[in-house]
Amino acid sequence: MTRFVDKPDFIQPAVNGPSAHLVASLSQAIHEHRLLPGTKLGEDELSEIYNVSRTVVRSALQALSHVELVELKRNRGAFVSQPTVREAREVFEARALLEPRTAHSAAERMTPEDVARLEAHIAAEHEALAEGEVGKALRLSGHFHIEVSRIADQSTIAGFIERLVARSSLIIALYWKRQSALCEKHAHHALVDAFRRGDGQDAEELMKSHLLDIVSGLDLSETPKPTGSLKEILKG
Amino acid sequence: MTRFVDKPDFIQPAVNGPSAHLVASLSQAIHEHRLLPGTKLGEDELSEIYNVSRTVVRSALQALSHVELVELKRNRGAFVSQPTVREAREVFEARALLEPRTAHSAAERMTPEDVARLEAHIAAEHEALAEGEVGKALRLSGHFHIEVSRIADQSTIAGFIERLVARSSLIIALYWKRQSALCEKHAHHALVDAFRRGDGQDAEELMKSHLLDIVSGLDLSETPKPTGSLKEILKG
DNA sequence: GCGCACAATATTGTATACAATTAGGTCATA
DNA sequence: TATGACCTAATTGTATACAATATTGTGCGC
Repeated sequence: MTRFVDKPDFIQPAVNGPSAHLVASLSQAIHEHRLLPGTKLGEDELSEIYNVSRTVVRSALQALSHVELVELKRNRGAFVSQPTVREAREVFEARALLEPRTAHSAAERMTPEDVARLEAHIAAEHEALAEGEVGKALRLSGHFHIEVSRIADQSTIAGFIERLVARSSLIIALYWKRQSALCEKHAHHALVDAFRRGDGQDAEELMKSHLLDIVSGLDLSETPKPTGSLKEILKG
Repeated sequence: MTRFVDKPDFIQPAVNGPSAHLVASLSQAIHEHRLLPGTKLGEDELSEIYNVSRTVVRSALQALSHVELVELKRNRGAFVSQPTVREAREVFEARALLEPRTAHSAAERMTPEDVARLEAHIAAEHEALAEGEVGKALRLSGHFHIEVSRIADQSTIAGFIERLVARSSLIIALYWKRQSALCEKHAHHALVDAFRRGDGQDAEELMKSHLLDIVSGLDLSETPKPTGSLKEILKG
């Protein structure tokens, strides 16, 4: 089994050669909740792990900060972002604004091949879950939304949704309260059904309620889980 | 009169110290159409102009590429972005999705101080136009939309809108066909009226038609104006 | 004269070295 | 013992030097 990156999953944001590797690897680790919010990403540390110079590490960290997966604190270093409760709400507000309409468009443009790809995607997610790779399943679950947005053929909006999904992954790491993600599976299946029928109105409604469902699984208006180093937490 | 930056206009995207200067200065130049799409931004050139090392120049260019104001071509250099016709359509699709609803929210949250600030903003725009500084007027005109989105108190969405406005500036540079921007002035005034009344529904409608109006001023489905270096254009 | 290969130049990509800043620990002192 | 200043170590910010790549100019052969 490959160790880090199996596929160049997310839209490559036009990042330079060697640092692209880092960006992909770190992104994936964050999406799979192997790297938790608040984790410090030291430059020397990363340059040793990946056998590259600090120059490329810094380039990668800068790229990740621009998609808000990591936060750069001047003279302090890079940390995996810790979205606040407020930011969490904002992210799902934005998703509520973008994704239902995008799902509608996607349903109208959907080809049988697209449907097949989405079904394969869900299958892979199930498989990962069955094998206990919950991190991978989580990542794939988020990626489903990105795939849908791509089918809508609006790459600008798709780019926004990609950022929102990434941020959602951090939010889930911090604020998820519900145990199972079973609702997700069902919701994605239902969406694909609507897509297959080309029923844009239904897809839009399903997406809207799916997003509300995710938010209802969050425990907002609470303090974040103790995830970063104890030091970080107690220091505020 | 200050030469480059009069105000730290746009949301500072958490960029490092010295390069923030560069980012702000270049952003402003692009927004004011002093730097046109396709212009090459050489690293040595910029490092000489701003008296900084190439390191910080590269950092700034990378930051600008992440907001899609410049395009980085590997081993070729940095160029002011040239949105395609397709991308232009996508940008205004996204704006149509985000801004009307955002204007609605803004209207409901608007305080008298906000209204005053928007009015001052419009006044500054008029003044710039009166003094023949069309570039500055253009920049302020776009910035009006950003201000509105900030009042809506959704910084995530505001960030997206900021990117879209920036990209719109490039699109206007490439595809604008109409001469006057008078419609804009009127539209912004009408919006502020709706805001003052706290009429969200009206603001939403006005914003929607305002955006359509802007698009109607574009000459899409045409080849871009010959703006970049001749080589770039003829080579496709 | 035209086209192609090759060399020279210029520009970007990367690594390393040095400077600046911050964090942590130690020691003196109240 | 607690507190504060100061000093040391570690980490990031910046500049510079070198390597890799692309572009441009030149000359040879056809």
